[in-house]
Amino acid sequence: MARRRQAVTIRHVAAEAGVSLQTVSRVINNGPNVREAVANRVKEAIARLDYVPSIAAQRMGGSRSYLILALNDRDRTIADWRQRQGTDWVDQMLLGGMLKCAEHGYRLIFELVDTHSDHVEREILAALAALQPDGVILTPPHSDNPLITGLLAAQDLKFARIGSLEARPGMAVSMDDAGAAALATARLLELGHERIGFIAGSPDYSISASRIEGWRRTMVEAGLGTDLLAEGDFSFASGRRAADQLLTAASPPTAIIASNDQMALATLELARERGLKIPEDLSLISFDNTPLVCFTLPPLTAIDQPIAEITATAVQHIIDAMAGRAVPDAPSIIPATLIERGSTALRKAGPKG
Amino acid sequence: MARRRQAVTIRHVAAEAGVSLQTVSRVINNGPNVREAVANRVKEAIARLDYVPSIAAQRMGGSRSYLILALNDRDRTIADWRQRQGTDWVDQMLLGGMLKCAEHGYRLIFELVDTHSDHVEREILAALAALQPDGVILTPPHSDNPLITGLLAAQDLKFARIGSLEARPGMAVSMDDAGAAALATARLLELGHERIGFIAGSPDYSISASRIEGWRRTMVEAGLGTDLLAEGDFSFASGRRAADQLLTAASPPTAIIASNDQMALATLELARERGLKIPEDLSLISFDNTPLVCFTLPPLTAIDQPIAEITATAVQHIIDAMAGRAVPDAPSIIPATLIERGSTALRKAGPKG
DNA sequence: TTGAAAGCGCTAACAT
DNA sequence: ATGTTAGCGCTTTCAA
Repeated sequence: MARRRQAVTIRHVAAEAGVSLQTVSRVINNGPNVREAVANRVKEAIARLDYVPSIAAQRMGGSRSYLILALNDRDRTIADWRQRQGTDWVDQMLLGGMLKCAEHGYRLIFELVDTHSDHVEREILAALAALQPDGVILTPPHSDNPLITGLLAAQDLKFARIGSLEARPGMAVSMDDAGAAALATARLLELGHERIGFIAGSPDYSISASRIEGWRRTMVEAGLGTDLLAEGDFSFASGRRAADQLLTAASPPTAIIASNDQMALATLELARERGLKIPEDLSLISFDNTPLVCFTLPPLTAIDQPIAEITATAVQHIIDAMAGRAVPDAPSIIPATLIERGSTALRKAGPKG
Repeated sequence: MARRRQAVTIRHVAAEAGVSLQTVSRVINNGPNVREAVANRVKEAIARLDYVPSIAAQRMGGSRSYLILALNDRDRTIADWRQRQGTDWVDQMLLGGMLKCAEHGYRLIFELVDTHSDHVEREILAALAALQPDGVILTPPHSDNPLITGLLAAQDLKFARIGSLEARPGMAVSMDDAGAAALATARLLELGHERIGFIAGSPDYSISASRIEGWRRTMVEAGLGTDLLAEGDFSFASGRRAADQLLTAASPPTAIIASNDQMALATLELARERGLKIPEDLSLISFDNTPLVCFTLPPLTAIDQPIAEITATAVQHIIDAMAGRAVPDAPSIIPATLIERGSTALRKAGPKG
């Protein structure tokens, strides 16, 4: 293997501009103490030579690596990829994260970490030692793992935690789950529904409670009951059970909100089996808005989880922190939107008035 | 910003093992000239200290960067991400590429490049200068761009070109498009079809010709006519036009193969509008097998494009080349498989016997 | 405001 | 088979 060297280095730029290495370095890093005339001469030289600093050398010199590490759950991510059900969490992360990184000359490195392993710690430390990123983005279920967050905090690394509402350590960035559930509920109220059921997600996830809360609050504010609550665990099977529980209630719902797409799909299936037409007999709103909900019959009205925007915000926070700019102390809450498709409709005037 | 240094360096390992830096370096790189006893002492020290080499420093020392750069088309990739139609090309690339990289201590860095820009060259050179990857993976439409391939060849970089059949420069890795089309055609023949139409893709892509060729060859071998060929450009609209052309033929097909999913979807839609039931009246096979074809009614039988395996092969070639191992001179052709779903059936015994 | 010197962690080349 | 030296490209001291 030929020893590959940089074609044009800071040294060439210095020579071309007739200044010292240090001055070039200052210009690159927007450092102080450079006369504008000199800075311009350097910039011209850089442009003329198409000079681009080596991030390896920058890191070695003790500066940044311009790398941000995004850590995702290994098993879950690979399972999603293998299943090919159209889950686009990773794509949306890249969309928001990579583009935001690129805006600032950073790069996003996507990495998988095995949560269940007893050496998560070692795994992450190894990645940090090898890559020496300037910041790290944690996604569920890593976001609230004290082993991981503690480790990052100890390393004095900037890091963002996605999908968590705990303010510290690191910077929390999350969707407004309560607000989103409230939004969905309010829309159903607008459509005339009063018996609105809610299928909750796994209580292990903090978002589940938030989503319940948004629904409950809105129902209470409208003077309606909150008895139509069923618990699932985000799986299709649990969604069926929960939907069954709701639909066999003494006074069944005319609308259901499911805490994720899989459970919404299960509800759709069960409702159809029970002879209920959607949206005529039952309105249905889903959470997450993965691509597959466009392909159901009817396509599902859904709360869109703004993953791209969340990730972009996480990146922005890290870069701001690196630059010594102020970053919010409280969790950043990104609002969600409701995408109306074919699974919601005005409540039918029925026997119950 | 605190100057972040490596917690444990090669120096610590050397001290711990009581050897020189160079010996440690030799052990890390599986270099020759180290007694097994010494090597083991060093390895133990590495394990004890949880030492992981800094890739930045490795790069600076003139060795590898353990980075492989995957270059994708910027506009198209972002458009796919934004549309959220479930296209999982990127995911499958990561699945195959990242995991294979990880097996060998490499990392895959995913990067977008603007094909249409007049400064593609500058853009890529900048990425190379900044990251100094050991290898590059090109995807269509970059794979056959002489500007890009020339530039990589000039840099003496190992690189693989996905989806190309031209052997040089770099290493071509491609799906067996002709074989896949032949496979689909043969399966339809087995099902009793004789009038098998083919919707071709854009002639700008070399894969289009290969797919046509596989179909034509198989038809000819079966002693059947190849008049039912219509050209599209991979878009939904072109698929509709092509399907219309085939279905209004004097002697229309009982089965159609479309060169990609979008055109298959268009065919499905048009067929239904014309009162044709699928698969009873018309069998349909699609190419690519993106997630969305599972969600149509009926789900489509499709040729699965083995992107993960192709990417894994590309990575393997680069790593082999880096290690000085022999790499194939001819393009690596990865076989495709046919996923049978609900859009294919035995030909109905019809008036035409 | 600028420049010179030292060093980051590692490896190649050259000793021994 | 092992150790020593020099240097990768850059940035941070520090000096001018």
